[in-house]
Amino acid sequence: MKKLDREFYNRDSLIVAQELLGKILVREIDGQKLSVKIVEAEAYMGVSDKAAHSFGGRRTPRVEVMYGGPGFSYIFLVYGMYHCFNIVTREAGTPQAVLLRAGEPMGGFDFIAQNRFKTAYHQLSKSQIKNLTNGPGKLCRALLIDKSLNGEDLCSNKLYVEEGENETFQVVSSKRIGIDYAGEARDYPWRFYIDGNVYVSVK
DNA sequence: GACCTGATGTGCT
DNA sequence: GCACATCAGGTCA
Repeated sequence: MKKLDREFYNRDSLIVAQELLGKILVREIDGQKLSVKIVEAEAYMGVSDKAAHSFGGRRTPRVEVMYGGPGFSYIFLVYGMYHCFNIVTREAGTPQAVLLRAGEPMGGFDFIAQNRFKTAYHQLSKSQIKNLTNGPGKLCRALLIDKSLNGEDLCSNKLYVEEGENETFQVVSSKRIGIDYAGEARDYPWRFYIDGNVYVSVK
């Protein structure tokens, strides 16, 4: 399957977030390939977006990677224990990103199950299966994504996104999750997900 | 199922 | 100090 190239990411987060749905996020580790279909993503639109870490042009070591070129990872720690994985969009100097919030496991099932529940996939309960990758923190734990991968080039071969199957689905847009502090921006419909997919974090 | 709460690190005020 | 792009485990049902 073809890897998405840098030009794919060199567009507004609002476009990239929607087009990432149905694509395959791949994490290669120790010769194994873990993969999930992206089913939920949020757009963070940079300096004008009160919910974005780069709002108002804020430029600190944490957010620095968003000011670089498109197609790199921006990974940060929330609530002291969970990581969130973003993909930087737009050209250098325009600090936008797309948060990947949920995925549907497609490959490396046992490795993913071990990472999440220290259990083989076939021994998971129904609720454990549903909870493997249906949230940004869970997705990162499932794929062993942490801050050591911050700034990673997604046009490389450790962590990348490739074309999915040519399936059709309905895209739903709604308010972003967990940004109630963001003034009027809290109500912008900048979260996108695949209608009816079980792995979407919040319906 | 719905709701509540505690865990926990770090970046900023 | 405090807020935070979250989650798991508890209660009550």
